[in-house]
Amino acid sequence: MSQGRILLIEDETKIRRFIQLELEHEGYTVEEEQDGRSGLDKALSKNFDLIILDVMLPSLNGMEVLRRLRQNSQTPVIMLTARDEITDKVMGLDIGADDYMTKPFAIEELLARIRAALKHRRVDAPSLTAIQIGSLKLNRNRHQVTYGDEELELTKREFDLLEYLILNKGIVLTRDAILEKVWGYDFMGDTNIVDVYIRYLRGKIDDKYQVKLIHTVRGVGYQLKL
Amino acid sequence: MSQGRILLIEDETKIRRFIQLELEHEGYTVEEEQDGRSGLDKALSKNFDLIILDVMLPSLNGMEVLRRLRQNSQTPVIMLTARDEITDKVMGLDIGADDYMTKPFAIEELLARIRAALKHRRVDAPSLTAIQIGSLKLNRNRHQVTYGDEELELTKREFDLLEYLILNKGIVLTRDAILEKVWGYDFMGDTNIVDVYIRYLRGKIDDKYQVKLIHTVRGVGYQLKL
DNA sequence: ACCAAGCTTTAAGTTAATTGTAATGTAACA
DNA sequence: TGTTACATTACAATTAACTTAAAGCTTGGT
Repeated sequence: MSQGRILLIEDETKIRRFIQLELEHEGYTVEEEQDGRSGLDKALSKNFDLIILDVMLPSLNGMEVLRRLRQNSQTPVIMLTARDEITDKVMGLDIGADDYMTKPFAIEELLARIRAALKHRRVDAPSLTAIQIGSLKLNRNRHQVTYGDEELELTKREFDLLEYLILNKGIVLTRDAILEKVWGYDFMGDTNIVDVYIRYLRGKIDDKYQVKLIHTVRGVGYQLKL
Repeated sequence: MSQGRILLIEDETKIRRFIQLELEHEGYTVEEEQDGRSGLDKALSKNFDLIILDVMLPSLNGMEVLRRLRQNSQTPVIMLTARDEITDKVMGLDIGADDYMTKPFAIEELLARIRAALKHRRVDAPSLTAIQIGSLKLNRNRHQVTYGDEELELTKREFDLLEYLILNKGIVLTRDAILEKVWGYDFMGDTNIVDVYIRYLRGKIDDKYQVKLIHTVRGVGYQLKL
């Protein structure tokens, strides 16, 4: 399995090759771009876990790539700079780079910085199609929910609510958060609709299978846990 | 208002003074320690936004301080190293330092790295969702409190109060401050509600686990400390 | 266009837990 | 030893959540 997807934006061929080989040897999946503009395009068009970005680049310099990238993305960035000038370093960090390396550098150091940057990754589950808690499975593609091997009949709202709960299992969700994510309400004066749907889910899950998955956290909200 | 609370652990007096003055000039609140062991103690006893940690220290070296700190805290750490050896840098990053500087360095660069590290304070950073004192951990996302690995059942008020106490561990909090932050009362003529809830917490923590975390400071207020 | 069926929402009554008050007991300080 | 500050407890008031039923929507079929 890949350790992570890395985008390498570097114009000097020798350095690029070298880094690429080392990264792949460590188990990362690497894509490359040779100039700033195409690097930015690729960075915005796909999901990478990390971007390694040279400061000196044709067509659009690294600082500018970073600045524009940061308007739309929080992907961690490690900058590479040939110049040992403080101004560049300072700027890079202030714009939003997570780290930088001064060329020449030892590959071991780059690898350590990559590990450090990736460690910060949010654990937010990506777009998994099958999610579950205990014996309760929810398949997002098939729009199907099963407990053990029995299939549950859920309405769309019930399904959406359960999906949101499972995606955030273990953490407490406020009614407001649920209303916003599942119902799309920004704010609603007074409604107990969430409570009612929680009741419906409890009827179809907790009551029916005599488990306690849906927990009330009084004064706060609801939480799914085993 | 303070830009953030920084703990500076450095034994060389000249360097320490210099960094301290610069940081205070930038608006940070700075506390200092001169050796590894007392630095670690202070780091664990209070909440800092950032720790600057020298590698070469008396009594407990920086690497070891970092390693032990990481067992209980996610506070960002910037390491200072006199030696330009990669191994040290690599180790520091792998153990969990967020960044490092090689001495001598330009103060501007340190300031930029501090800004970068503090910017990382994400809303969902572990340091913000999980706080603790000793074996008592409070997770704000999960709305869960544990002592060792036992889970405590707290009501919302108890939880909010404990959260406020832990966030300000080591500091004496007046009843008025507690009322304002936890209850939202601006002023209340006469109530002993804080005392009552302190009692509830003591019943569930100090009494149950036979520790003394919640201390009364007669004439002033309450304080959480080990 | 109308109806039926199922889904969604509101609302009201009920139950349960938390919260705050107040009265009484205990320890600290002068 | 008197006085003040804090600790403790019981209970009543308050607030939050649960449950149910009925009203309001949608959707698909005729």
